Amino acid sequence: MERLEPIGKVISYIYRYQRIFLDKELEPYGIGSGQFSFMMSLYLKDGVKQETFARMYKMDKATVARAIKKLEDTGYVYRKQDAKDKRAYNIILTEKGKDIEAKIKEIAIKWNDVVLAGFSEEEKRLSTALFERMEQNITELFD
Amino acid sequence: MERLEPIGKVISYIYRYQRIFLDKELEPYGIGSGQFSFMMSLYLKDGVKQETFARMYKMDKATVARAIKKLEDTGYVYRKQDAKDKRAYNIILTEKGKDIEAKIKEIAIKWNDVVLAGFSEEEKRLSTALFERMEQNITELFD
DNA sequence: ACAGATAGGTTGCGTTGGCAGCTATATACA
DNA sequence: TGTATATAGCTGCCAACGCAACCTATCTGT
Repeated sequence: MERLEPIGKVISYIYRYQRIFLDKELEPYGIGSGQFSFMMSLYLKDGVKQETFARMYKMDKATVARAIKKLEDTGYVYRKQDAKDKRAYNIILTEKGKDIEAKIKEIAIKWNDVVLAGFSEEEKRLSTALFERMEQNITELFD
Repeated sequence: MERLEPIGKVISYIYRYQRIFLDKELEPYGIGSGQFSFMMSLYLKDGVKQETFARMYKMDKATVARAIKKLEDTGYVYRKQDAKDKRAYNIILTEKGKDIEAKIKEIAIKWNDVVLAGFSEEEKRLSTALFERMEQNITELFD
């Protein structure tokens, strides 16, 4: 009978080295791996509030608050109090934030290229599809 | 042109919920997700030294030291100074450690079943194979 | 209109985990 | 044999992140 390596080991391995990679690549910009996905998301659409990020990444709102604070401190975003809801802040890219868009996206591509090196287009699609199902399975458990 | 979701997002998602899952499942035993893989590894073979774990999981030796310390504090392992190398300690399961083997392994299976729910045997094999190639790609980058 | 619930955000605390630097032992080489 | 280098492990420091508790604003039902 065949031995299937448990998923946990490889997931934590990839995650740990992903952090190492991103931290090193982002170091010139004064931010870390914890801010990366928020920047990526802001390039798709900024002006959203923190709660949106928390929901979108299924991440604790405290973690979001701290990541955004770091981006604010380093000058890549600013907060504008929402006109309709005085509790909420809209997170908006500054010029400095917009300036590094290409660099940040390049890092994302670079990491993808590392992980998926040697994968055919079909294998990449397949990986994405399988990942999506894993994600869905976990989401169902925690809802 | 098709949009491939970057790998980073889903990896960190799975990792974060893996930790939440393991922390909750392990809570009755007084340990956390950080000790889990070491227990699993010790059930395959104990008496090895910390450095072996560090190499095996490509993990920082400081992290290994702290995880093993926690396992020692909770009474699941003990350290025996190596006869030949006085710097090294052999990590050995206590009776208490052996007692929870079935429970720990069950948790590993449970998590795998969550993540791979609805996957055919073929899809599980495929996922494992793709993960192994990703792992290999990362290892090559960092060597 | 008002009491209670809900939502957006923040802070304190604890765990996981990497990096740098330290000690003590082992090994290699002159 | 002595010195230099590598190895096993530990500690201090820091980032990421979840949980719980909290504050204030908004919403809901009576």
